[in-house]
Amino acid sequence: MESPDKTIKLLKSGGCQFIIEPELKIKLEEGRALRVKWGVDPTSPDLHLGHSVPLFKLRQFQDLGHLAVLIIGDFTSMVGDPSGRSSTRPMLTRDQVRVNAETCKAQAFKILDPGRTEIVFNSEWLEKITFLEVVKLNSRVTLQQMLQRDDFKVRLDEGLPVFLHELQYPIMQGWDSVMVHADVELGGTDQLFNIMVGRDLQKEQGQPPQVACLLPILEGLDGVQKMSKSLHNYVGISESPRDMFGKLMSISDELMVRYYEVLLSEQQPPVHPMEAKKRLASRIVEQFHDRSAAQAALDDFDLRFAKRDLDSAELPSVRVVELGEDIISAVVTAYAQGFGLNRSRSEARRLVEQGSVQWCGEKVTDPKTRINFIPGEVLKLDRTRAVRLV
RNA sequence: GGGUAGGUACCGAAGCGGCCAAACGGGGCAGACUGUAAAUCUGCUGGCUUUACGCCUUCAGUGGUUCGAAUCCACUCCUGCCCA
Repeated sequence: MESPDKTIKLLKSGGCQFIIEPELKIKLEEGRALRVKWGVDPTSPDLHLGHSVPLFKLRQFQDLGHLAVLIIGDFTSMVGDPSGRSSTRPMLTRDQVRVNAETCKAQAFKILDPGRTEIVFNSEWLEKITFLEVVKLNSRVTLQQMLQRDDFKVRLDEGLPVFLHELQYPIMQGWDSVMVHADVELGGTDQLFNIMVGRDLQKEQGQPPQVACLLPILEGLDGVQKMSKSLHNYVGISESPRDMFGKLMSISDELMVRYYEVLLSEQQPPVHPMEAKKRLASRIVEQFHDRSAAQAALDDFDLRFAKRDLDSAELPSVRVVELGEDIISAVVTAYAQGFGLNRSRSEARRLVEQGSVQWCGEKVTDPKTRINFIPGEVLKLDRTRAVRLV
């Protein structure tokens, strides 16, 4: 194991900030494997690049000899973390959560070392706690503290509701820390309050308080809001190399700087922005797949977009017999079969009318067109999607 | 518990008896231009069809008044604000 100072220095890479750092040093000096907590709320079945930031940090702790305590917030996700939100989260049902929990767990192991990970579900203790105990925990936090939080303050100022159950979230998260005896808790900068509540509760229970390890929050593909499934601005960590690559190529130059910094802990290389973006995309694809997949995704991208050579690109195939002759129906089924997307006939018609659809390289703009589809040719649906007929 | 203002499409927000599938803005999608960047310009943005000032479903919910309701009435549910 490295010396405490060296360890801290390593861990501080990637814009990571500790509160309170001297306490971390003291813990490290004890020479034992620290229990490093990170919780995910399985509100969606997929983890994305935003989650990968703490996951990689957790991995770094593991590689330095510490233990990752992964908390699947199957209970907390039913309540919903209000942190950084401008509106109340919908409460999820037990069944939705249960399904998501399994996929999240599997995806987390794409990054974590299973040998140094302890997985727990927080329903294990949160489900059993009594009302009296909850009330006692609540006595550790004042309303004023809660209301100082920006997310609540903003809602209050704007006349938006803040529900009482939302105030319970930090308490629950804090109680998790007590239950797993966390030495360190990882989280985005918006998690500071919740993590500090954990410290208070630990102290009250006679435990040494955890140290907060705050990480930058990753913006989503839109470059403005934080990456999240519900905002449709994410790159899932189990997406195909090609989708990942494509999504990353579509980010703005400005965002790219940020992705280099947060995702790779590096400076953007001084080359043409497009080249830099290709490298970024390749590197990230490689992290979740492998080098050859990254290369394939790059080659595929060049073929499809730089050379615009759809004929030799690899495309999902759709059988001619499924398409019929009417262009609108054909587009709808091509989306469904090739990409699993449900497009209405109206949407398909719009795409046709607006010149998005091409057959054999020719635009088809009349929605009444009837085509004798033949195998081997390409039906282009929109900027990024096309299918090959078989 | 009392008073009061509200609940409209993905979001914000008009509409307040027919001309409303519903102004406007944002977002999103598509096209042109490009580097699947940015900026810009254009179009679209409930569904279906014989594409038609056609039909169907929508303006919190349920009933009602009317030839006709997002718009009026009754009740219900939900939220803000003020008072207790």
